[in-house]
Amino acid sequence: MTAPILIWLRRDLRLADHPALAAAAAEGPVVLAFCLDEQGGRPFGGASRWWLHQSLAQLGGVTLALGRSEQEIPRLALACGARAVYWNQSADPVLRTVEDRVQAALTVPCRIFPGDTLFAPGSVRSKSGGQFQVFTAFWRAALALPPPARPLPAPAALHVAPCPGLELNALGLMPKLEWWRSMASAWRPGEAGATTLLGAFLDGPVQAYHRQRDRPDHDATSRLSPHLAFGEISPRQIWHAAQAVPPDDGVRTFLKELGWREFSRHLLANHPTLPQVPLRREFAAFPWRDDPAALRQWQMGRTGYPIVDAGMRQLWATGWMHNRVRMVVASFLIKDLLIPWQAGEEWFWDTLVDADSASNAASWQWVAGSGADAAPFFRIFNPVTQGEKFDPDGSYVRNWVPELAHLSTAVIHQPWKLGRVPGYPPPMIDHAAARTRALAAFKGLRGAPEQPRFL
DNA sequence: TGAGTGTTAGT
DNA sequence: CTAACACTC
Repeated sequence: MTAPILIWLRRDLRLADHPALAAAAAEGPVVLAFCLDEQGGRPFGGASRWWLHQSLAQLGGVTLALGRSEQEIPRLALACGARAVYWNQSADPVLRTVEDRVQAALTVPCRIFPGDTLFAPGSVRSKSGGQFQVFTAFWRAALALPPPARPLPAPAALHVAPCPGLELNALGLMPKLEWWRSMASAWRPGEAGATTLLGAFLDGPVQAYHRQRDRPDHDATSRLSPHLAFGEISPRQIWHAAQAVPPDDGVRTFLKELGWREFSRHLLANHPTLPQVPLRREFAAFPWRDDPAALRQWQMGRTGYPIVDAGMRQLWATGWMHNRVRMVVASFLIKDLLIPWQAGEEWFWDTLVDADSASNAASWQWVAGSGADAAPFFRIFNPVTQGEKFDPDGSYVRNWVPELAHLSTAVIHQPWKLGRVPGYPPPMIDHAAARTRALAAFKGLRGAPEQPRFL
């Protein structure tokens, strides 16, 4: 009996489309290993831990070698007598340093395979060989490359060897409080759930995607993001499934969103500090405010702006927020409250079931105006206008902010017009004044224009 | 993948 | 009077 190969699953629970699983399966028995608690030193957020538990539990019948941190991979390999270790390379340079340490500590050979992108980080380059700074140029260049490879079929047989490890339930991934019940009713973690969602989406909604995707009150998006984040479905599967649908604006727009994911990963690969440090250096000098009480109001969905509060409560309840609303709440935190985007990035990391370092960091920097191809800082979302435009009859707000459910459509996005609504806070800040303040703060960045000089 | 404001051509 | 546009932040 040959010794098994240990496959480090990292975050890709199913190793969807990755050659590591296929290669190892062809070579004999395998041990599947998964490490919890850390992603390159950053603990999983609470929502992600819940998702992980559900997903791992569904690998029913498959025994996993479970470790607490990635540093334990060499120990697990030793414990199960593996003759080799395979894994998928990450796009995140911080995780790559973890990989380097793991590799250095291994006493058996290892093979590292490409990560989970359509276009490997670094493969989409401008004519001068550099990182694209503009998304549309990036995506045009990507689409001109040879198309992404077809998804790999699942191994016909996977001989999983027994292994020592921790018991899933002993890992304490499930929270003590039962806040996950509302998440459980919104999602079906696991590969089957992902496949169902993709099929249902490509079967109809995708055709209206370009027109409907900005409507949080409609169920117009695929909701595949958490499945993608945990490798339960791969971008290559999505890409090739979408090729079977007649190409139209809906499909193109949908695939373009995968493009943003790719763009983010390219950016993170080139800028390891993307989650912490503004890409545009001048933002280091921005006059942010330290205001824990205001941050808390935003987190709890009690800002007094209905579209913002609806979004934050949808996030809290389901671990997900509609993309349009993400932009609105992010703009509110950054520009109205002048709270550092990193605080929002951290909250999203904790509460999103689709939390992903690259997409999360790149998107927050996009809103802040400090990223690549970012919204200019003076592009400030008006929460009332955005609400009226994208939730025109107020049903999204009514759904998530029950205190406002009885309001007429005319005032649903500006309830203060009625005076005080019982149970709902007044606006925590006057948007018009906040906008002026943000513009002034931004202007200061451009270096005080030279003082007038008198000759 | 903004919004406020002013201008103007078209009703 | 209004929609479309340009310009600015």
